[in-house]
Amino acid sequence: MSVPDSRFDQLISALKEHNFRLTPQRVELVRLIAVSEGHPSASQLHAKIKRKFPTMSHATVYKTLSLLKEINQVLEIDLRDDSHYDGNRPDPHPHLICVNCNKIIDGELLIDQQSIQRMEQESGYKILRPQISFYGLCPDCKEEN
Amino acid sequence: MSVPDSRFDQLISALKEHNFRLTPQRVELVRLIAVSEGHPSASQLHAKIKRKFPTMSHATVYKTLSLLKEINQVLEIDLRDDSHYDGNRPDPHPHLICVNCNKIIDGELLIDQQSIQRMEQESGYKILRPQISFYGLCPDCKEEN
DNA sequence: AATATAATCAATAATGATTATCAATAAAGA
DNA sequence: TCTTTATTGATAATCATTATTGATTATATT
Ligand SMILES: [Mn+2]
Ligand SMILES: [Mn+2]
Ligand SMILES: [Zn+2]
Ligand SMILES: [Zn+2]
Repeated sequence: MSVPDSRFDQLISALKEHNFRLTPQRVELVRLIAVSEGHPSASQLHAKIKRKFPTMSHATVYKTLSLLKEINQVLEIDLRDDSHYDGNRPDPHPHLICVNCNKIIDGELLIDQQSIQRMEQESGYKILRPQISFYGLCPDCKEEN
Repeated sequence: MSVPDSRFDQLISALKEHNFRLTPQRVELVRLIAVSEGHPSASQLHAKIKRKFPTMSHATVYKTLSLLKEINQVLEIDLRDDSHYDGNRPDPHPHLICVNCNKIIDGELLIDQQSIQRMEQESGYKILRPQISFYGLCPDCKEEN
């Protein structure tokens, strides 16, 4: 009977398995991304990390994130201005994005696998990664109008 | 019995209706975007326009595109590095995007309106604009591997 | 423990798309 | 033709991301 790993432990394990060094900076970023409810951006993560590591640069945040992306432990969400990251659900899934305050939450949407296959056949494309973004207004910003 | 307007005529009419001035630069951009099979970016359009208007600046391209967006005659497709535009189908629709050569084509995918509504209700978000992008490999780039 | 090697860090500059500014120009209506 | 004012285009600014590079640190080996 084993206790299920926390997301933090999973991320740390993944780094170890790939023989990446566990630097204090990386551990802290992993902690933050595992704890984060929302979908933080690189600069938001950088701002938080600076509390513990005042000298940490943007480049290190970006490099660590792209490293976690490579080993499929983080999902990158491309927005117009920057990218946000989901360290809790690394597999592609839909998002609801507020165009006013940028609040991002997961969206549950069943994607018909049949239709995807048909699209692949008709187009000849090999689909690797769907990105489904629903831009709109979050509950709070809906009211303000 | 009237002949159906060409896409070019539709776009010109839309500009007139909104009392935007018909400058030669705008007419040329409209012509290009109505003729373009693919989904050109701002800088690709700028490069083509420079043949006729060597002094045309990036800013003018961007301003004209955002103007056409405002009157819902152009769909903007946000990619990681830049935006591409569809002047022929201004309403949101899925796209297949090659991660290797950036070739973009329309994707036909039936989106279950029921599921969208359920997502709105469960999340409280008001969805304004869905953007569905399937990243993958186009037929040509599929072979190269 | 000391050394060699490679990984990582952080400061800095570079890149590239997009936007802002503003004086000069030209479209459209009188 | 004249007037009004939207539009243009040159330029600079902004901002996220990436590249560079020398310094620092971890790891393996002796
Ligand atoms: Mn998510
Ligand atoms: Mn399209
Ligand atoms: Zn909001
Ligand atoms: Zn391709």
